[in-house]
Amino acid sequence: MIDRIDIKLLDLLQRHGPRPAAELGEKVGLSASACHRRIRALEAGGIIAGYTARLVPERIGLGLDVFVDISLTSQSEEALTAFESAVKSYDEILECQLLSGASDYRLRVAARNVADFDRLHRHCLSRLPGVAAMHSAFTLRTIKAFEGYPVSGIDERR
Amino acid sequence: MIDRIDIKLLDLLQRHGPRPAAELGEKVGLSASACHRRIRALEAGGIIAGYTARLVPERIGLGLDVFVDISLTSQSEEALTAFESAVKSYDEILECQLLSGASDYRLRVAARNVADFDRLHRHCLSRLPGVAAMHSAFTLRTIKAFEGYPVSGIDERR
DNA sequence: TATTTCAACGCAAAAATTGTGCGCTCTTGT
DNA sequence: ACAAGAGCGCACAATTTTTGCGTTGAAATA
Repeated sequence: MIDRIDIKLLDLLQRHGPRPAAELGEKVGLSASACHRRIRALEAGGIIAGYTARLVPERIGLGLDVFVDISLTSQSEEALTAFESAVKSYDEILECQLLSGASDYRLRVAARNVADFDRLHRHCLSRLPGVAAMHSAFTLRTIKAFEGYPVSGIDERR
Repeated sequence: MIDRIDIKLLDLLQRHGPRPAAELGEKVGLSASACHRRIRALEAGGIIAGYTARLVPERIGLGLDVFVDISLTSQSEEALTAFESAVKSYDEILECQLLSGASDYRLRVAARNVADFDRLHRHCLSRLPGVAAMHSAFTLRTIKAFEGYPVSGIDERR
């Protein structure tokens, strides 16, 4: 279903996005057309969800990266649903997951600066329904930013 | 330096990656060539760092998403540097940041399953130098995955 | 072991997209 | 009012993507 060549392709595509099929083909030892068909198959098969431009947050004025851990007053189905749909409605909330452990939810938000985070805090965070406690942690420095999944260890079947 | 049209372009490109300039141009009210030049300028200006294929972690066998908070035994320059370069050397560590607050570092790792996380734990996490304490939190459910920065509120200068 | 089958490949041509030169227009500054 | 410069659309050239088709090699079948 996925062989060594596909893995190489995924690795290349994950790092440097769309490149001419001829170039990729050369790197993985395939003709341009064969390579092209492989890529289409990976897309159609749902391995590759799509392509995106990677923006540099600082260059668009979002210099502050904050994790916010939140626990709710109630764990009822309704409480969770209400909270989650509120979360989804704010673009400033970049990510949100339900975690094992003490705090229930963790979300990541982007802000221009501390003052902007304060605005965000009042404008959206404080409006999330059912919040019992909230704790923020600022990113002081990014040691390693997400640049793709390790693709070397995929199940091969060929 | 960046106007309303660029913002629209960034938004489009961030969501749906490279699309024909003619199509983007139509959406933002520009000819294909003008649109094309705008995009090149955004790339050259460092606003767009590049393009990447977005892989679906489950489809490549990485079903487990874990946050690991780590505090070090020493805060010395050397200790931090040693820790950080070790972190960078492991592909399984997807992200790492230095945080304000109690725990020093937070990293995010991807594993196939719990058994694989155990392997990871022994194979790389436990080999990170200078670790005093480590605490893991598993993602039970992703409410919102990262899909780009909010681009609406960029400083416009036109 | 010979034969059939089928997926995947490479080549080549067609279709689409990107990349570029150029003249025009509108805004800004003097 | 006028010169200068940024940004636009058009037209065309250069690349890249996409598809048709015949071939090849491995696995299944007889």
